[in-house]
Amino acid sequence: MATPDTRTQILDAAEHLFAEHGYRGTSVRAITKLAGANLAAVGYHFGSKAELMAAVARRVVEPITAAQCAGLDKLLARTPDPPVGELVEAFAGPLFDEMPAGDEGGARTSRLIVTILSDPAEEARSWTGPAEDSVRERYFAAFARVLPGLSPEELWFRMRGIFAVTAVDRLQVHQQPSPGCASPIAGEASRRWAITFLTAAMSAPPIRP
Amino acid sequence: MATPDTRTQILDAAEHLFAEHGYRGTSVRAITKLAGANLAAVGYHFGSKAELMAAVARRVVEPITAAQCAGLDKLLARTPDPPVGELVEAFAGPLFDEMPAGDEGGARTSRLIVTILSDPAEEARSWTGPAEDSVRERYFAAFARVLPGLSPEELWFRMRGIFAVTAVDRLQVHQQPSPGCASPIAGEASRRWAITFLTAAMSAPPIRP
DNA sequence: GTTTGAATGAAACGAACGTATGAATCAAGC
DNA sequence: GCTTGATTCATACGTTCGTTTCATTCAAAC
Repeated sequence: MATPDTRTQILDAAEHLFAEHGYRGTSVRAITKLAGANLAAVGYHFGSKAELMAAVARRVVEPITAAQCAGLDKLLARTPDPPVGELVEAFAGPLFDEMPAGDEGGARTSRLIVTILSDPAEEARSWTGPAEDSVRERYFAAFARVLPGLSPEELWFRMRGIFAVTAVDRLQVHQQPSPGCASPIAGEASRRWAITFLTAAMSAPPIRP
Repeated sequence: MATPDTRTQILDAAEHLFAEHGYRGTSVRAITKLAGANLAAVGYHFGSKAELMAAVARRVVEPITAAQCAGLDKLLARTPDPPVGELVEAFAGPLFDEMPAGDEGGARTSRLIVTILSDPAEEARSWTGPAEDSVRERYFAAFARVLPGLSPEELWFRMRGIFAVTAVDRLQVHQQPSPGCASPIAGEASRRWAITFLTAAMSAPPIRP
């Protein structure tokens, strides 16, 4: 196969390393070395390390956002009040499905997502566009409609809970070394575990005020 | 009040900064400056930055682990099959209750915990002792007893979900700017939201095999 | 008063970082 | 063949990092 251009190889390498070691734990030198490119290539193609991080984040998140949006469209075309479980699946499912370009299993994607969401370095998080805000607000409205009685604050808390649980693979500390955790199987199982877990959680009655 | 000794002031400052900016985002210079101590004091009192991180983590986590352990003892003394909600509360509650020594609201603790759990730098995570393993395994056994039919893998997934949701405050990206989110109120509300959310989630039926 | 050991202070070390510079390379257009 | 613009290259700059060194301070012991 033809080797992709330098820009793409840098994106792949950066995606890999940012997911593994976070923004600050990854040096431009390590990225270009893994990509087989020159140190100055990052500056040339992306401008700076922060802009490279933004490009990586966009490349990973854009298809997820699109899938979330399409899933909601499909659901709402059928009925304005879809079951909670289907809303959860449409929202959280794409976080499992989407694979990184280089790919060696979906686990890397979820690790990158939690880096994007929770990395202490602001550079890792200051990239979102209006598309992400929009799809999140549409889901918020949909959940609010099928879960009446929930205060906006509690509903936002629960939606953040979806992100948190989805990213749970990253919290590998305290994780029992489970035998036979082959990547694709465990990935598909995680997906079903998460949907089950989150559907029940989202459906919980509101706390009494 | 008498100013505490240098060692304690460094611990307080480090706890603050590690929670805010993560392990790699916090420099020893920033810590000693905030603590009003000399740069070399970290080396003298703790040996290295990594050992300082471990000391900070231990100081925060030890009372939490103790409270989790005591809560489980109390519960199991009453009945071998406590309700799921009470198990969740005994496990997750201390993650909200415990306050850092310096303290300016409990939010900082949960942020530090998520740093401890998910910081990409291994130094932030390589400190756990047998006490943490033990209490986690005891809760695992208790949950397994009251949630029969759940595979061990799915139960571990759900327990990691508890950590994830508890740490959800840290995922401030994508967070709606909610008016009037005074710290103590929001903290207590978060606790109740989380317990509700997680009790429903833990009680979900297992996925069909 | 002198000694002693813990604690603090000022300064410097080498390494690694992100970024910038300017020459070298290369394919396409004329 | 020459030019041009895009890309790659080796290299260096200035900064910041964690750590170390060694002199100094200081309270208690003798």
